[in-house]
Amino acid sequence: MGNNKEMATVSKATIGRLPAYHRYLKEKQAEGERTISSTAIAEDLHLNAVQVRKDLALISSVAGKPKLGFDVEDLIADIDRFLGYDNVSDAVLVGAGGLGSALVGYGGFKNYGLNIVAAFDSSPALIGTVLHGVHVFDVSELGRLVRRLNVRIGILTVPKEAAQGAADALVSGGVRAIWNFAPVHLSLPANIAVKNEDMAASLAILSKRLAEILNNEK
Amino acid sequence: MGNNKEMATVSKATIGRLPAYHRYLKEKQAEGERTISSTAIAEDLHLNAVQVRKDLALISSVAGKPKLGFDVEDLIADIDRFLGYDNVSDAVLVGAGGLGSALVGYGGFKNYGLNIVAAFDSSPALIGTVLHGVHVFDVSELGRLVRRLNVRIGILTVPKEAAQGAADALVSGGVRAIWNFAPVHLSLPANIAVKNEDMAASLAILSKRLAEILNNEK
DNA sequence: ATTTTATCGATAAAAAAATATCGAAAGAGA
DNA sequence: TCTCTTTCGATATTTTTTTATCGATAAAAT
Repeated sequence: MGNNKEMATVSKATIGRLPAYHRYLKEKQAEGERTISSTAIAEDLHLNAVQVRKDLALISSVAGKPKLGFDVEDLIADIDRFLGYDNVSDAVLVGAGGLGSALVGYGGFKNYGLNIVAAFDSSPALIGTVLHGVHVFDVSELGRLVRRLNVRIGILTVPKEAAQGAADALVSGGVRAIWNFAPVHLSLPANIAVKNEDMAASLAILSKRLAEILNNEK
Repeated sequence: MGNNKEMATVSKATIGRLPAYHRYLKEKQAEGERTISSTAIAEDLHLNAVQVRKDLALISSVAGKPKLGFDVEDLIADIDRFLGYDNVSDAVLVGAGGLGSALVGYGGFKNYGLNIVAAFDSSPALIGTVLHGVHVFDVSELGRLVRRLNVRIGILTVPKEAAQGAADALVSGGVRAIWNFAPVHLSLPANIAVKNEDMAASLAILSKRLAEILNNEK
């Protein structure tokens, strides 16, 4: 149920920009602004104003007013609803090493609708410890616990050699979405959502842009 | 010097896929494959074969052979060259907390052409320590040291309140590219390359895909 | 009250990206 | 040797995404 039209028609590119709008609007709200124009958002975020209006129109029915723009509070509420920020989901994390514990330690995910309820690792040094309030369990218990907790989202922060195995374990426990920080392509059924956090790709894009900039200066 | 035509014409989307091709090819090479077809790459990476051929043609002059495909080793070499993996650049990291130390700890960046030579923090508990071989300096020394080390790339892993200030300090020290992990939009001159690692955006995309999948199952 | 101006929303145009089509080439098998 | 099949590379088409244009509207200024 729910509005399955909106999900089909809002592009990934738009969805990716929404959190930036959200942060920006929150900031403006904290500064006491009650309305904001697409022009202002676009300028500050280095986007095109038409694009901003189109993005917002896709996920919100708030009408902008000439000369004033949009109501900040209403827009925030609509983005909250659309992105599910007002409706937190549980997740588990596999791999409680450096990156994993950093992610657990960053409490901010709750604001983005994500709550990490358990962590798993294979290292005896970590099993049984508590990271920022989150218990670390033996990875051998993963399937059982995920099923019992009825968790749908898994965060993968294991070394690459362990990634496919951990992903399989998550899926067999009932997880349907995997946020993969390991630098490998996972082979998974088509009905599992996967988002690869490909640091190498980001770095490549940054490096190329840098090279381009330096090049333009001759 | 250098091939500035290639930089102008290779899209960000293509650049973003290259690291995945690279990993995939390395894997196949390790398995002993000498040649690979675009069809096989596309199938395994869930891409379109024409897209794979076009991406590769943009950055490589390796000619594919009917019935065999491309020479794996040659392709890897061309991607290495294009992405600068064979030519490591120095970088500094600001914010040696959880995420920062995790990134320093992940030694793998050297394979991607990046070498972290120094870290900075404002916490007395961290200043003077050594993280995985990288010294942590007082952030007040940032400008001076960056200039002396002649570093062009900065990695930003500070809390959001500190991000803009740290970015400004990096730029005034001569840094020209910033890899920003803080959840804020930085205001910087146009001739500075910025790549935002927006976790909230990734998470939003994953969540929406999950919602879509669950929805399709009725 | 009238004019000016900033902004919207709708529509159109342009640009970019992804995908399809197809003849040619070369290895594999009959 | 001949045919079949896989794959390539070039070109064309389609789809998606971004950007431009423009009349309408309402706040602000005169």
